Amino acid sequence: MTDARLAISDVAEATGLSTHTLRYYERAGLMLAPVDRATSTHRRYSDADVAWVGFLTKLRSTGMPIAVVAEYAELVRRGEATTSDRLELLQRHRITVLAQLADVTQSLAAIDKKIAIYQEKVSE
Amino acid sequence: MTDARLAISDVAEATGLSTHTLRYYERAGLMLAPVDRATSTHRRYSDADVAWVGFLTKLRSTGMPIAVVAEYAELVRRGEATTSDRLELLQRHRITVLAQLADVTQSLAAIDKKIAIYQEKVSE
DNA sequence: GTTTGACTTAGAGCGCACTCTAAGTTCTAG
DNA sequence: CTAGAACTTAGAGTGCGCTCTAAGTCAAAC
Repeated sequence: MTDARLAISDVAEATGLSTHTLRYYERAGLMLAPVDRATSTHRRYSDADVAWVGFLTKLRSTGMPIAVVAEYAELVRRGEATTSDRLELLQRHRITVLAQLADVTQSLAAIDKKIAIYQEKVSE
Repeated sequence: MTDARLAISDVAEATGLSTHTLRYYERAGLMLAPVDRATSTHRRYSDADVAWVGFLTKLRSTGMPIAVVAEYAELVRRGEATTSDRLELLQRHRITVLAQLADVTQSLAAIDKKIAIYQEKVSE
């Protein structure tokens, strides 16, 4: 249970987000609580903070809007009582992600067909 | 080989795009040629136009930027000589789509894990 | 023939998610 | 102790892809 107390630049490197984006997420209410400060100014991220950012990133990379992520964060902040709300939110999101995956897969199939036609033409 | 000569609103309905977006695409150089005009003002889309918009939509829905779609349209306009360029462009796009699909699928797996944990908690 | 609704244009506006700036403060290496 | 890099803030700016507006023209139904 090491608590690395990472600087923002370390978290940026670890998560692939920019320092700008990390501060933006915090302002947008995406963190569970304001990140600790070392000297009452510079941020120090705990391992839990970094893990949370990691999960946020998964929500974002599946297309969940910032506003919905913020809503989810708020539910987590409110504690155990909101478990079923969180479950529902994630399940709803899951459905949209599956639909999105199906759509992209279908479009990709059409593109693959076109590729096959071009390959046919080129092999001459 | 019916040639329906559709009005823009019909094409909007058929493709799921708005009339605004159809005009925007044309201005952005995404059509193979300016759409025909009935009375020298109102657009009349041919079946080929509609089919082309359909393929555009597949490119877009897999995340290809407008500018790249425009580039692809330009290659088609230049004719047979560009077949291998078009093939290459689509193949490159295909790689990025597959990467994107893999990324979303991985993130979804993490979300599914969370869902499972919440389901466990809720069933009490 | 007239009305009503669809169409036309150029260009402005919007929503999202960052991304950057400026001016100032703090940490760290030498 | 000092220099330079990294950090801080609030707020402005950017890029993308639409989306809408205003002012005017045209078409189809009655």
